[in-house]
Amino acid sequence: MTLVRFSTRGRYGLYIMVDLAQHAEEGPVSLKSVAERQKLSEHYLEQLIPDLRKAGLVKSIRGSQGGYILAKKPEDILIGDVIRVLEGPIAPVECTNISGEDCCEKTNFCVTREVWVKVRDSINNVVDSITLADLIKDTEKGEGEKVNLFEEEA
Amino acid sequence: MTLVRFSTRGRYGLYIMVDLAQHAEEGPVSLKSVAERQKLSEHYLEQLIPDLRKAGLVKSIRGSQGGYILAKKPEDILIGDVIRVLEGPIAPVECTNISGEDCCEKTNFCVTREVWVKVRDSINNVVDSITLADLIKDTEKGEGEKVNLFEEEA
DNA sequence: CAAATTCCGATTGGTTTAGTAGGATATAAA
DNA sequence: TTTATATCCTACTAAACCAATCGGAATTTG
Repeated sequence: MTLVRFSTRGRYGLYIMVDLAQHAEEGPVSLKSVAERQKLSEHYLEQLIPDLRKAGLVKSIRGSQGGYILAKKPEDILIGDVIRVLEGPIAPVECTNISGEDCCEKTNFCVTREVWVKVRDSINNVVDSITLADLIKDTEKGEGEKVNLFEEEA
Repeated sequence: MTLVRFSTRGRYGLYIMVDLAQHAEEGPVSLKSVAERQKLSEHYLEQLIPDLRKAGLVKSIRGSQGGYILAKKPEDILIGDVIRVLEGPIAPVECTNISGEDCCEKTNFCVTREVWVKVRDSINNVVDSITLADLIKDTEKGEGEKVNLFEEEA
């Protein structure tokens, strides 16, 4: 039991993003170093990061001395985007069929639908109200440099 | 994928509660009839309802012509209670360790903890703001009888 | 007693999760 | 050019969990 929980995909993915943000000044960050710092399996992270890359959240630099960097400034990265990319759409039940003739004759789904919709909206609302910058602001190095370490583009 | 979802336990359990509320005037409602109306496996529902009973949400009447009735008025039954009883505590990640020395050295859990806490609170807030009465008000028989069909007690 | 029903525990098939394994491709540095 | 370091990609696997099934004991009504 203990349901309504995020899997390791979403959680580890968020750890990766936070780690990349925290080590942005070091240039490309290898997954190996992320895995060591976060005490996670590198191979498993390797399985998650393609989704982050395809979603345009990180960029990869291949080859020796390569690694990953954030594709956007932490201020512009919503936690909700990270989680949805790795966990799939946030929907507490599968059928969000509105008219759904078959569906609704069979069970009391329609009566309870209001619950699932409200839960879904509420979760999305929370994770879309927090950016990566919000999470790393406490761990930021105190030096007042304020160099822009992240890619700037359209 | 498609995570952050309720399992059938919480959903079917809520169907049961709604069905009991809708058929309260018929006296004890057998699980067989619930299962038939909702097109669900009676045996599977049989596995869920002990949790509802132990939690004081329904009462059982054994023997022939027996069945289940709501233990409280629908107005006094929070959807959150039904769901937590069947799904376990609503916590999107397991470790809610606050001080947690070990935990926090290993991963960026503490940095991301804020996210999980806010999601948890938000879900609980939603499901605790809806009562069973809110769900059945649309399907209520239009007759203006307004007899109190549910057990009244301390 | 017979029928209807709750009650209880064990088992099972299937899916998902989390992680492993092995290697192909690309790049920097020696 | 060789070597080491990376990303990249596909498959496989062990364990856990979910949803459901099965069989039967206990209780109550008629």
